[in-house]
Amino acid sequence: MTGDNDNPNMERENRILDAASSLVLHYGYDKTTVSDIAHEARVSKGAIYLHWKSKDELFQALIWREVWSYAETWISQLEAAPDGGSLFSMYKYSLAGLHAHPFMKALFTRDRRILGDFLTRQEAELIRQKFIMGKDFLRLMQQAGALREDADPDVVAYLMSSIAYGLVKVDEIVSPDEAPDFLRVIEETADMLDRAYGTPDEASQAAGKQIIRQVTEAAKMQFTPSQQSNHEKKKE
Amino acid sequence: MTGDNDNPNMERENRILDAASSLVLHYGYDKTTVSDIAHEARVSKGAIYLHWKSKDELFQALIWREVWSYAETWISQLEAAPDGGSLFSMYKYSLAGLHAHPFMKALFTRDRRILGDFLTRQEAELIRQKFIMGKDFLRLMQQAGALREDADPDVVAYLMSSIAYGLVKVDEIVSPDEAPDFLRVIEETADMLDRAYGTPDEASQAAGKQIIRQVTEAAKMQFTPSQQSNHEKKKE
DNA sequence: GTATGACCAAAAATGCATATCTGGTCAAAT
DNA sequence: ATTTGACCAGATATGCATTTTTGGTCATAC
Repeated sequence: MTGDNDNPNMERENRILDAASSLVLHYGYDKTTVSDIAHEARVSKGAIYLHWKSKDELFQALIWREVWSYAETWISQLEAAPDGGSLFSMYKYSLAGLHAHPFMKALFTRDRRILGDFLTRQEAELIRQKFIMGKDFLRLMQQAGALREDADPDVVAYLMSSIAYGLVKVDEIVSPDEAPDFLRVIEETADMLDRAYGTPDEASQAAGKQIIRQVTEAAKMQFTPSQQSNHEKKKE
Repeated sequence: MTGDNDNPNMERENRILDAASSLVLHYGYDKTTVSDIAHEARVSKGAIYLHWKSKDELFQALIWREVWSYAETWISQLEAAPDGGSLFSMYKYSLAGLHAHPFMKALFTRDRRILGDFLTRQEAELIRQKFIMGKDFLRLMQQAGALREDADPDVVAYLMSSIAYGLVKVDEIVSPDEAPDFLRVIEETADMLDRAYGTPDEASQAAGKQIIRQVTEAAKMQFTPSQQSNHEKKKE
């Protein structure tokens, strides 16, 4: 499912994570046992403990993998997009990616059904996680001229977060048959934001894209897989 | 707290509802007992059963009162507003009212902490409740020329619901000290919507206001207090 | 060297008897 | 005619012994 299957060890590791992902999405963290995962991945339970010290570390690894996969997806889509990465197409692709990565969505919405007890332990940590398009980012974008000059970047950042949260949470209160296609809606959202906060200036849009590239590069660095590698067992 | 205190019976009824409101908002429906309410309202428990057949009906009455009070508030604010009721000021006041009516907010967000077991029984009913600014409304507004002609009213309606939901739910994932003032944010939201979907045409705006008046009148009729009056006891 | 699954202690779920609480009633007081 | 609060049955919570499950280990097999 995810690359780096060169090493046969890695292949198995990913197979286990795939199994975990599938089971956790269906049954939730609490109700998914290590034996279940082993069975689903067609390995022994012991094998799992050759890869991670505990169920918790396995889950942590899964989170890293999913976050990384999510980031990789939307950033590469953004880079390949015709508009090459304006502020609002960035918003659009990061949301679309959320839709395509149910696990990431569960993290974003702090879905207790799925994250179970893990959420209770890590909620504080998750709240500390900042939305990538936060105040600082929007301030930079405004300085670059990619955000309407007389808009308050702090408020707009908060508003954009709220909208994103609303878009992925609203299905709680709307019956599914009433909801239009999600991609259709985020297209509309990006268009709305562009009309309300975009600038016509071509040159400053280029500057904006520059900042986006910097930020996405930084994000990639932050999630570089080597850093979160699993064999810290030696440690103690 | 709420009008119609002419009749001394009504005065007591409202006192009980005030007590219930206060306790339920703090402790939630499940943990608020009828005795608690009686004590807080300084009446006997028996007295409460002279007003309503059951705890459930008391709660239902509370909901009606709060919904009505909410509707009354934002509609009258809208009518008094300088812009007399454009599409997006309507959105603004209905959101601001939500903020000032915590009970209404709990209903809108289906807050299980507050609604408790009542939610389990009534959730289906609540989902059936439609957002006042739904598809049909926006279609009318577009016909009247108060919504940009080339926008899809269905998608915009869904988007507006999502944004509203996001705005009241986002505090779940943002630490309170990061959040700007709520009124400031909804001002910004209304402004954003106006820029993205508003029309400059003065005449059609007047037509839009006409529709809004019709809809709010209809809403008022729907919630006319007499209809939900409490003495249906005779019934069986 | 690697992988396995029987095995274990700790944790969680279950069953159940007992105690407490709570929605609702109504005879008695006002 | 009203209002009250003691009272009751059913629901809910608590405590606890017993059973089952589960994260994690390690002697054994390959």
